[in-house]
Amino acid sequence: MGARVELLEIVECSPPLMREPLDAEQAAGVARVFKALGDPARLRILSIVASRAGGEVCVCDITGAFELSQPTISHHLKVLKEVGLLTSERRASWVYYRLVPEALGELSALIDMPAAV
Amino acid sequence: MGARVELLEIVECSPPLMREPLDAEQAAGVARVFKALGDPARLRILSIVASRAGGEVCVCDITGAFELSQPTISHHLKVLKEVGLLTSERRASWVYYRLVPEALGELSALIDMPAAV
DNA sequence: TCGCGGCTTTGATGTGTGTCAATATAGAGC
DNA sequence: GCTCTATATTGACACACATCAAAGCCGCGA
Repeated sequence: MGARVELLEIVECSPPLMREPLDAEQAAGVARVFKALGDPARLRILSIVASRAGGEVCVCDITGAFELSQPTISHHLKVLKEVGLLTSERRASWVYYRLVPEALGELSALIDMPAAV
Repeated sequence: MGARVELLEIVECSPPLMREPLDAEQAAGVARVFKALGDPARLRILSIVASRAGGEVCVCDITGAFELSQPTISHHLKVLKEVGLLTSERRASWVYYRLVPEALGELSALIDMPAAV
């Protein structure tokens, strides 16, 4: 679990791309998150979770939206969770995934432009 | 060249992740851009170009900042260019790379949150 | 036109990754 | 305990990718 926290800290502490160059460590941390977003299935999964009204999505809801096998969906969810974009909670037989809004927010701030042209 | 324009259009036309789920085509287009950002070397290259005052960077300036071979740098530049994040222009013996601010802006808007909690 | 410096392309190679089938785990209910 | 359902893990495999050396290309100056 500690690894996820560290990773989020790296993203938080990295300056906007347009402010100053990233050093190697910052780049490595941020790249992990972008790499997680660099797969169509994971992007769709994330958008399903992010746009869900209640904020929570059961794995079975996701599996039904794809033609991918259930283990593959589970793998993608794990990747998104490992980089700190999602959290999961088990309740009864089901596992519910939830967005970590700060993670997306930090990432957005990182690549956003300082308004000045 | 047409391919880059199409890709940028996909990113532009995709709703914010928190608004509604991406369809397969949107996800594929957006994922290409994130995948390009999902490499530490490319992230550093992009931040070097983005943070450069004049907005322009010569390839030789980038090569000096890494321990990677020059062909490898050239490869990463090509990837960033193919997804529409950079443009290049040859002047005399040198090739200058430049950020495409709209691309980063659209991407930022895509993952940004609608302020409401 | 010849060579040279800056950059790109090609070819080869080892490593990473998305996918699935099979198996394992965990909880609920009987 | 046993079984059924929901999810995760493992193992295997094909494919993609980051990297480098070598070769090619393109302006420029001599």
